[in-house]
Amino acid sequence: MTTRRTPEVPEHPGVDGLEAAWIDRWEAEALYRFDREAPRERVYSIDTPPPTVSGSLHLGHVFSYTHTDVLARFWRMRGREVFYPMGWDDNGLPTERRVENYYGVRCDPSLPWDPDFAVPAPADGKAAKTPIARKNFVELCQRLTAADEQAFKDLWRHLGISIDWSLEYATIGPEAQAISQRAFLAMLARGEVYAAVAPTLWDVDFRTAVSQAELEDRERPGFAHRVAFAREHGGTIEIETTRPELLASCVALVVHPEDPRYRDLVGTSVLTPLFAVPVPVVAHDLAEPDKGTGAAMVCTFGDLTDVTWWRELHLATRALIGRDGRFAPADFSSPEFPSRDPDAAQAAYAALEGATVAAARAAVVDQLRASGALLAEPTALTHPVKFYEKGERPLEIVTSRQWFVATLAHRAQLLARGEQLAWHPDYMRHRYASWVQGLNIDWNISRQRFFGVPFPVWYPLDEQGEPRYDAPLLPDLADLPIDPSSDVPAGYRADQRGVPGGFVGDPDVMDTWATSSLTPEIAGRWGTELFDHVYPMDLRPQAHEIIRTWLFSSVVRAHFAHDGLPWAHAAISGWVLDPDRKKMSKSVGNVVTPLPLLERHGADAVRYWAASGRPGTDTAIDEAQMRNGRRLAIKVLNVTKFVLGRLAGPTDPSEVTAPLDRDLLSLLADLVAEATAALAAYDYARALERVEAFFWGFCDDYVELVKLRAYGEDADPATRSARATLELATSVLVRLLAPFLPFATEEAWRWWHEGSVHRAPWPSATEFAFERTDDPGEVYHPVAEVLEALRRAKSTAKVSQRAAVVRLGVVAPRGTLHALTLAAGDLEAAGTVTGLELAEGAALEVDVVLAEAAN
RNA sequence: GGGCGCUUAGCUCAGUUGGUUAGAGCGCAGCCUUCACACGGCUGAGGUCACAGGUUCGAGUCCUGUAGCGCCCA
Repeated sequence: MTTRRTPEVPEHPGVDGLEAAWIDRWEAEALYRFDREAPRERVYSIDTPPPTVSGSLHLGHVFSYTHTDVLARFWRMRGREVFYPMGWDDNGLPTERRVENYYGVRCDPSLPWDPDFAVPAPADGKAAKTPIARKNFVELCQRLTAADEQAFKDLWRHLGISIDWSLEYATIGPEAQAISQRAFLAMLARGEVYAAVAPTLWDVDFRTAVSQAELEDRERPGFAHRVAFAREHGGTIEIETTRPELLASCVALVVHPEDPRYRDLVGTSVLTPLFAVPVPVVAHDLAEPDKGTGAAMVCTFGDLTDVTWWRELHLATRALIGRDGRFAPADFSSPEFPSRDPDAAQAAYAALEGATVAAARAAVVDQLRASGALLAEPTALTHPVKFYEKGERPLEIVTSRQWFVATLAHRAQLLARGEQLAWHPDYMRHRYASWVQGLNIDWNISRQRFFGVPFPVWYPLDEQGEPRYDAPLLPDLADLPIDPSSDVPAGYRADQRGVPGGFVGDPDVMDTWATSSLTPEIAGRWGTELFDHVYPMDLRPQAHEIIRTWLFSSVVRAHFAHDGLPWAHAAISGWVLDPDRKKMSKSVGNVVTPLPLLERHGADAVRYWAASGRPGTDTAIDEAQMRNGRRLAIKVLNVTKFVLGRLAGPTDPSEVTAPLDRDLLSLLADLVAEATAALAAYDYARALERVEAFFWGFCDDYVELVKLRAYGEDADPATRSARATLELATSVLVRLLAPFLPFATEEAWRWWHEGSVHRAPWPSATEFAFERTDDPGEVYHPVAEVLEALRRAKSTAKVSQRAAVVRLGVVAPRGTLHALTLAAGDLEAAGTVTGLELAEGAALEVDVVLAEAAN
């Protein structure tokens, strides 16, 4: 708690160096330590997405984490125990890539672990990568992430984020692995996750499956090829395709059911060119009559629409592209590829087998041209192609054994979860809804990579040494986390690994989101008593770009694991744009690193800029705004210094009697209500704007008005009223600004308090123990207006604001006149006025006669 | 193609349920070295609120349409 003490104020307050002083002090005082005994209703819990530490630090982190911290500080001051942990998302592909590039290595799981492995020196990036064993590779991952985490931690501390560092976690840590595996096993038991040989989005360079959430469309040049398919009883159907190389994978032609051109052909059969495989003509709503000829070829699989057609129309499977992105062998006399002319088909395919997609395409086009099935030379076009967001070549769809979470079957419930969540700003809910509505494959959580949480599953091997996928061996929950590649299932010996009648571990690791989606469970230590004190969380703050990944996957997991939402509120931040309002990106080279800005302007200043960005709104870097924040922080120190210098001892709000003072505090009470409502509604920017505007007016007008009165005799009620008002107003304003400017407000607060402003009570109506004015502003506003007119007259006359005024004639309506009478002394003192003359009139008019002009 | 958001001063943006003369900061210009603050203060100029209709006593605000920008989804 916080108690008043005799003020001690430095001679020349300043904002430089405040961070260094207060960060250590806060840590020593355990100021942000969460009280694990607090009952759930007094807790405010925050599930912050842990940053990917292998990514570079950039200003976007500062931006959104400031928004969260403002809310955390607000709720803490309102008396909540704030659960605000920080984690590191070090699990997954980004870390692998960083390790590969940083050390110049690559993981080769076939190599044995080298216990004497020496950590390589950082590589120059161009050299060939050295293959190393999986275990050595994982060790490097852990080593590098530890260093990265320290850089992030230093940044958060410098920024003044009020994290309880005793709650730190990592998504690759043993606790996180155990929780991730436990959640997986629970879903498996309930049938919410399944393994299947199914169409899988595949990146041929990364050699791993990816999920729909990791896709992005890129516009790429291509060619439309018009190709004729022979009808069984004469004639042809023409189709147009950008992927002629998949002709051998063709399983049907599809047309729109309403298309009159093809209605009679639905149900008939045609032969594929070159390969002479009969395929049916089928009808489906997704066929686009306006596109090409209106008839499209369905391959297994050219794109996700093919997957939909294949699934809904129960078509055959003719998968040819392998995990390496090359065409696999095919037998055109087999039932899978039932060619009418197997020899010719086999000869045609000889040019494709083993080829990459690009080479196969060229070969097929040549053959089609020679056969006459190519009806025209290909025409150039630009079309969207699906890529893995981190990838460089178009994704292929391969058929392989993967683990899937059954999201499609729960689409309606997941949409309902999105409705239940409170979104800030509200319109962000549409992004979630449109994503869920657009899902077309289940969430694939298998990754054929190395640095991740392993699937806690083994399979018995039959007499031929083939895995029995229908009878998986599962670990005991108490043994988690386990690694099936080194741990041994119950009832088996280590030497039975990989031998007939023995066992084999599932070779894959989980998608990083399969673990990251459990941050509420990981941070809240699911399975311990802590969990019941913090879950479900109050707040998930995050950027809008990860709604379809992080937010969505977390909602999925909580829906399955706890039949509820993981949080009550989602506060969505925008992006930070460069000064030209362009999105910051590594490839463009306009990424701004935050530390130099923090050093140049100070943490409070950078926070001020961040907190000025509306929820959900993309915001440009604006150093002018940071300079303004710095100015505000300095003003807090200076005005507090002034006010404390006027006090002769503790003041008492009940001594606030002067009408001007009562009115000022009445306005301030309204401001408190407004700022509180805005923050409670997650609109920190609005709260800051209102508080800041009031604060500047307080400094410019009110303080100037009562300055001399506050110098009066200690026993004078007018003096006591002014001092009590100054102290209360300053105390309230410093606290209102504390979530935004934690350093300057803490510095100022501690000049006359024991304890931190960040644990001081948020201002409330009970502090305003004086008689409110009937219509707040009724005294203060007219007085401030006349004061402004006085300043304008002096400014126009180009004289000092201290210049004497021999006559101040004010004409005003009766009510205004009354207000001016009540504060006449303050007005005269502030304006150095000796001849105040008030007269009644319709509108406010002010006539100022300066001393010089009177001569 | 569907959805969401935006368009207000030179720039960046506020403007809560419709209600006097549309606001702030920056920038710009002028002034004041004032006993909290020169890492300052004061004052000023500057806007047909994207466009076109409509509802209303009254529209930056509500409705319809158009244009441009951005994002999400397909």
